[in-house]
Amino acid sequence: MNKRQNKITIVDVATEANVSFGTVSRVINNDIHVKPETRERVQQTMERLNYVVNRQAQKLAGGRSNVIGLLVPDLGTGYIGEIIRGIDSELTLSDYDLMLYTTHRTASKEAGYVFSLAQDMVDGILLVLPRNPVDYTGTLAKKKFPFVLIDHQGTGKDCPAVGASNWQGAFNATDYLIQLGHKRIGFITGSLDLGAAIDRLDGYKTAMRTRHIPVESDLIYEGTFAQPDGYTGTIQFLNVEQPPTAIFASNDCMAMGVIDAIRDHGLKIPDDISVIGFDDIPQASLVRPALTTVQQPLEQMGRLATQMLLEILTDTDSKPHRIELPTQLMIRDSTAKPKAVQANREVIP
Amino acid sequence: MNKRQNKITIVDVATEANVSFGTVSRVINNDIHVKPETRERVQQTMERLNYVVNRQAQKLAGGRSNVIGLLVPDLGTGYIGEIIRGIDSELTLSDYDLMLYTTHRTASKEAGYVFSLAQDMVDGILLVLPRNPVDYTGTLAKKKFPFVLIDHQGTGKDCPAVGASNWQGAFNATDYLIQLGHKRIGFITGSLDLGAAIDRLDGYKTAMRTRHIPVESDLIYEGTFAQPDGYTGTIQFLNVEQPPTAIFASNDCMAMGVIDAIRDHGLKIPDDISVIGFDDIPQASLVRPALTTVQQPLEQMGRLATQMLLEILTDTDSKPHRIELPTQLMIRDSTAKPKAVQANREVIP
DNA sequence: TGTTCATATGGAAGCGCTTACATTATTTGA
DNA sequence: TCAAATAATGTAAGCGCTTCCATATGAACA
Repeated sequence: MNKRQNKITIVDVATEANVSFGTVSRVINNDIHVKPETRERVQQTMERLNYVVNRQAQKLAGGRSNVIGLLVPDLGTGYIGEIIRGIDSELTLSDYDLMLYTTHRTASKEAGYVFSLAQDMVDGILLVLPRNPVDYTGTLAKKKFPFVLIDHQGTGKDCPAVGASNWQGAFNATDYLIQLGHKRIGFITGSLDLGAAIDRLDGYKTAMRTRHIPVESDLIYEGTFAQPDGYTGTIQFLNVEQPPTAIFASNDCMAMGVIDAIRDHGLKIPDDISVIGFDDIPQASLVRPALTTVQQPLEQMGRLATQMLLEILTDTDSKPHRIELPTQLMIRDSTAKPKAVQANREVIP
Repeated sequence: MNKRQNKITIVDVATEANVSFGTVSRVINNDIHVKPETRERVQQTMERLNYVVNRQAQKLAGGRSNVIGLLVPDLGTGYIGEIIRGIDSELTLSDYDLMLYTTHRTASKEAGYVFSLAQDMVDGILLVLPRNPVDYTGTLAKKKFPFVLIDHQGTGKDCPAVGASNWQGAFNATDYLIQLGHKRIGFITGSLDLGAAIDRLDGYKTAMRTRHIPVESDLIYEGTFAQPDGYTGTIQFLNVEQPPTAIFASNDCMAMGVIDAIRDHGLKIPDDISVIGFDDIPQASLVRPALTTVQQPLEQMGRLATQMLLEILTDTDSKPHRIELPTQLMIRDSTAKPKAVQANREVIP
């Protein structure tokens, strides 16, 4: 059906411009060996004919396709959306297109399959938090295929990656709570098979210990980054003999669950319990009370990762490195001094 | 760098299976003319060799690429995310991959360019709310390229499309407010160059007139679907001699702006002013008070559109049709009877 | 047993491009 | 001025596949 349309090819341009198609190809690829006038003439012809290079053929013939692949685990959360925006805006500047793969789709098939597919389609791959990282990075590295990891606190392996300082972010958030006067701080973890989740837990623990506050196991609830975990974890905390006066959820989604649970128990935020999240997804500032959270520069991460990939793509042998972007505590309305301290304050002065 | 890898081709499979590559191709394409045993043998060989067909070559040689293109205006809102999820989940079932184009990127270049690009890359196109619809649909139709429009109340042209009943949704929401007792209802429109926005405005007006409530121009504010419009519009409404007791924003984003504005004026929702949105994006139920809104079945729209496209792709001559999905009023906490009515109630009984 | 069909397979051409390599035009130096 | 070097262009092969046409293999019939 869509065959033999009025598609114009390199040959048409060549004929029209009175050169061989080889020359046209050279113009397309910015080859040195073209006389300026010829180049000019060919370019004008291309424009006049509305010629657009066929990337399939380009890639097939051994060139680049100017397409980069993006592998994401899921589209559910605003989280990925932010990252994609960064990627997209960076790509805009560079004439690359984007191929989107959701890894959950091919969960059954092995990682290798995805690559075989992607490989002859795209020039490089951006990998967001794969479910089974080693699988992917292993295959990728072995095939020497250009790629950059996003938000993946790696398996020690030094491959190009951009992430955020999860540890520092969690540390700061916890420390902030402690400074407010909180001593009993509940922590809800993410999926602990993810480096980011571990780092956040570590940051929390370290902050507690630094301030000589014991880390109690019944104030740590193991979640999976999903909203219901926040709810369940909170319920559990509330049943502890001496419930926490603050809850730190490993991401904003779970923090929303925390808020719901607290509210359902007739308690007020932040008066009775303070809540902190992680990520700073768009709705964090929209909920009431506005959520205090640790901001991850998601969009910037996407942007940076793209830049890195593009660099690898051009500068064939740029050494792999890992960039860690700073996180930032966004103090909003869901945190306050614990009641006891507030009371004290009122009495003392 | 990534040339001459251990990539295995159709020829490798052929050799290994002791048939010609033509036969292998036939197996791949489910051609009738292959002896069952041969087919079986070839398939096993493919599996053993981890063969994955090269879609570029496939497409280039005149076949399908099993990739469909998705054109979206932007990734900003959760809105698109929801749609993509639907598309993705449907695609999962059908072994197609997804190519993502953001049209804002190529705003400068004409629509035709995008297609020339997409055309030899993908088998069909899903188009979400393009900025300049006619441009796109025109080119598309002319080239007889398979496509489906999503959430685009078209230009009369009957091309395959799936949308939601914007008119009905707006009508119902408005009527609900009226039934609650509201008489002065502010309406904030979307970009009126979009059919969906017009339909919503129409639904509002019709509901008002049906109930014999005059439509007043100073209770209609022309927005663009962006959050700040909600804020600005509300400020304007509040300065009207007799301000509205309810505000209906044409989408949830703007409703968030409305909420902020009301709050900044020291008024309470829904006690002083009721608020209704449109879309039911994820955070609608997360904000406080939870937003009453008109739910668009975004994910389902994505899913349906994909099904339609896939059908067009297989069943070459299925006639184009437009599907309209019902919208649904989600009553939550941002709407209530107006004060006057509440007062009456307390007095009368 | 030899003819016909249908059925199954092999092989060539070509999709639009890149990239050697071959060829021709142009410059430079003596 | 002419050879030698260099710049510019043309050409063929091939990327991995589909598809059409040709050939080979049987089965069915006379």
